Amino acid sequence: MPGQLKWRHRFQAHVSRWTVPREVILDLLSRTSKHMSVKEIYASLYKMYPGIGLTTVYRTLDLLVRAGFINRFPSGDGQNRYEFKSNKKKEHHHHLVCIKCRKIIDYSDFVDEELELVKKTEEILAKKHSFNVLGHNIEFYGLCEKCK
Amino acid sequence: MPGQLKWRHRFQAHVSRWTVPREVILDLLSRTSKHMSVKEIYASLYKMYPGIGLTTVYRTLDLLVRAGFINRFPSGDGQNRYEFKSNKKKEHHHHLVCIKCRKIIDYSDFVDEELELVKKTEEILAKKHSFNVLGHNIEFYGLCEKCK
DNA sequence: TTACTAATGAATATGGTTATCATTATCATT
DNA sequence: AATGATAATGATAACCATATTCATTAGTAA
Ligand SMILES: [Mn+2]
Ligand SMILES: [Mn+2]
Ligand SMILES: [Zn+2]
Ligand SMILES: [Zn+2]
Repeated sequence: MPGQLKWRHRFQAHVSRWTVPREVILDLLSRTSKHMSVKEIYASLYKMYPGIGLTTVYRTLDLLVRAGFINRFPSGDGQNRYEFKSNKKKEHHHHLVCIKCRKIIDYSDFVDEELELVKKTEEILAKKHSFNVLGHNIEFYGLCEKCK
Repeated sequence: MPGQLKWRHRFQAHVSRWTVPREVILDLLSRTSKHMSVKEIYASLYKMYPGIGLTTVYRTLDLLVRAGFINRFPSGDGQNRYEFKSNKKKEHHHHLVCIKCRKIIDYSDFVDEELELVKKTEEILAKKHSFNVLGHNIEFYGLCEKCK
């Protein structure tokens, strides 16, 4: 089953209609490893599909976040960035964030060791603060190769 | 040496004049354990000091971040939140964030164990990606006692 | 005190995101 | 294939957090 079609089915569990904007946005994010801003996503789509509306980009991204297809995170410069969320558990990763150019580097080194500690921490914290832990964000920030 | 005076000295290494807005903002943040938004800070100050301007609150918070007195972090709801940064190394902590009411809980359990791993990870990542690591953010998100 | 000018705050601008609403396009039904 | 109900779109305007402008105020060295 080709990717598009598989997504279409997964997606239609959440919304009723499969549309061109939804297809091209999902397609773009699934093909890139970048952590794109709305501006970047819109600019990229506009080339191939000049009719697309900025509003729809926002709405669709929101939808995709709620449906669990993508992650959203504040970029520190006032905008959000989005990344395709792989459904493979293997591809869980954390971030290295440049505070100057806002570039985000994925890494998965030590994830096993980290995850063990993270899991343990989650359990204790959940009990101690009566908190229902749903996930975590771990990032290192600093200056990337170009910016330092 | 009382707190105010000590801050005044530390602060004046960064700016030339000690003013009422700077004093009350620094004082407020140093006394609370909350992670306050600008709106909350402004509202709180306005009671005691109705003349204060929102612009000055923004400017002063910016100054305090640059001077290393406070931390700023995006709250996930489009606003930033601020917390007083203790100069005691001991009080380094991470966050438990409620995705519903945006409450932030500090925790420092496992920080020693975490920090060891974190430090090791920092070194490897720095080498591997030619990245100058300046710090880290670790947070667990989920639902707090009231919201779950 | 005075003079210099950093800092303030009211007003305005900016920029990312959201709401409104008339129009369009999807898709189940025929 | 054509129809019709309505979900989705996109242009426009609103919203809201934050930044900028600039005339006025106030901290500080002299
Ligand atoms: Mn990533
Ligand atoms: Mn904190
Ligand atoms: Zn960079
Ligand atoms: Zn909560």
